Amino acid sequence: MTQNLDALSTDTPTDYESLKARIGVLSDNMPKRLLQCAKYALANPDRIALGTTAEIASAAGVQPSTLVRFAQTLGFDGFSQMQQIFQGQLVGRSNEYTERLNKIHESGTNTPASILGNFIASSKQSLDELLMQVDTIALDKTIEALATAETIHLLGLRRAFPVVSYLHYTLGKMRVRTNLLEFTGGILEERVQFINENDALFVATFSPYSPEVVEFASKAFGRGVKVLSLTDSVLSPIARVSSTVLEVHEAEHGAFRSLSTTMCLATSLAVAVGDARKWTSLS
Amino acid sequence: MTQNLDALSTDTPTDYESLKARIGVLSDNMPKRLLQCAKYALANPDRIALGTTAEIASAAGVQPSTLVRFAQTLGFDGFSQMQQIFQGQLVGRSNEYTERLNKIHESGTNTPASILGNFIASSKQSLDELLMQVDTIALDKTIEALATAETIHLLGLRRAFPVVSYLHYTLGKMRVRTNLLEFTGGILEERVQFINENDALFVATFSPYSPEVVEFASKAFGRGVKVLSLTDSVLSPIARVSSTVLEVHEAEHGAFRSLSTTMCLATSLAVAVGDARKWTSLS
DNA sequence: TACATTTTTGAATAAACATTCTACTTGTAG
DNA sequence: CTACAAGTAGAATGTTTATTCAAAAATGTA
Repeated sequence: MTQNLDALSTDTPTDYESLKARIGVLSDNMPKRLLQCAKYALANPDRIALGTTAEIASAAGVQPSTLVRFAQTLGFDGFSQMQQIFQGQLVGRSNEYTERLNKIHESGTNTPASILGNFIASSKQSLDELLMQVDTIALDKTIEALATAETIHLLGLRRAFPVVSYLHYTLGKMRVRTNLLEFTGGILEERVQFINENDALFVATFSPYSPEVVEFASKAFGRGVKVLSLTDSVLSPIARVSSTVLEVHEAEHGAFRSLSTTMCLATSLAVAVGDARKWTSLS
Repeated sequence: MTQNLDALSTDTPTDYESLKARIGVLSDNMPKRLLQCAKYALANPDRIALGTTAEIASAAGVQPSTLVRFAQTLGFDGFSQMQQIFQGQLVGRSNEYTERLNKIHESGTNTPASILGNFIASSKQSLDELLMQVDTIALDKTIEALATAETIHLLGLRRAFPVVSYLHYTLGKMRVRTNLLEFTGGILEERVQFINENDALFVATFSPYSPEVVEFASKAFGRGVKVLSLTDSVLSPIARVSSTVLEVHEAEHGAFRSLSTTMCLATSLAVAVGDARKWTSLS
């Protein structure tokens, strides 16, 4: 109902849904070529979002100028303005969230509820991204290594410490032998020698990457230890000294990043390792 | 392995994965500005896909020409050619999202990917629930108490420890004075007396609730200390000895619960407290 | 059929664009 | 400290782009 009213109003559509509705209404008495544009646009929204007028026009079998007329008929200034709606649809509003976030941050209207709302929204997005982009091969390898390791050594400082701390607790509950490496002065590096060749080292580190952690992992890796890393970018220095790398992009607000998505992955790791261990111990 | 070889080859990358790999390899000896491009590109692939050189350059804090150099360094003809890779990634993602979900569901329930998929799905649900059911009054009160406290004492054991550990780190970065209470034998309870009346005690505890934690909070509450608690049920024993209670229902899989939603809330708390402190210290 | 109106076309145009080039800065080896 | 190389910034360039416009075609009406 509301949608139809929106579509009939003379304002320019602001989102993909109202744009579609508008097309539906106006298509009844549209001239031939414009209807051709409408059909093509609805059938190939991606190409509208990414292509140039020339490309799209030739693909749709019309003139570039017709595309402009089409956009103007729908209430837009020109083609470019319409294209932005299609682009927004493609990205899935991720820009909208970050923009809103920045605006709120700048305008100083930071209520606790709005901060929470934004973190929830971007965490959900971050979780979706994890689902889409996770390297399932690396995931499988990591779990297999963790499942077959005699002892799992866990290392992570600063923001990464809660992650390994959580793994320490959860894996411990499953009777997996873990060793949480805590940083107490310069003693840390000497402990590399206590890592057995049947063990595994799980390292979490995020930008800015702690040099101590990278150094430690590097030494262990050099000694042939399996190094399984969890980090936030392929640019992470830990990637070069790791057997497997898991990448997570966390939600952020200004300079502060959540641990929401990372914890989701960590929990999954723990459960999967637990499962795998059960199977191997049974057989 | 294969990925590294691809990245080392001199051909232009043909998909997003090999592009990322290439960036990872070349980033070792990349000059400052190009590395800046690399970081921005990996963190905001969507904007690279849709923006113009001018827009992206200003957002990344570099010159438009630097973006072109960056693309050429990676083996592309120019920026436009590189942009196509990012566009391809954008289109492929939205199409394959449901497809990937289906695959995960079909692959059985005990593969690592399916475990992760389940946790992601239930974490998103849990986040939604948090948004809908959060007690905003309690949230405001908690943040005000944390913002005005002289020192924030943090207490949480077992599964709750990573939460307070994270708050300890994040609040510390904001120059908020915190004291992470660690459990070392029976000494803990004696420390109640060191909590000042201008301080606050933040307690996290989840089922099964650690008696030590509840006992400690009870004593502090009895002495008139503000006790701000984070727990998983109003039936939690901590609720009766708290000034404010925040409730979170976490995603679970069998006997194992994630910390995803809890961390989202914790991050929001930290940021909100940081904001509130900034305001009060400025005025 | 003749006329008025709408629609389309395709060249013309001006703006936006990616890219190149040169002068300048920064870092480095002798 | 000097000389040389590498990297960068910002203006200049030539191309691509969306958009406009006038002429032509199509459509509807009497």
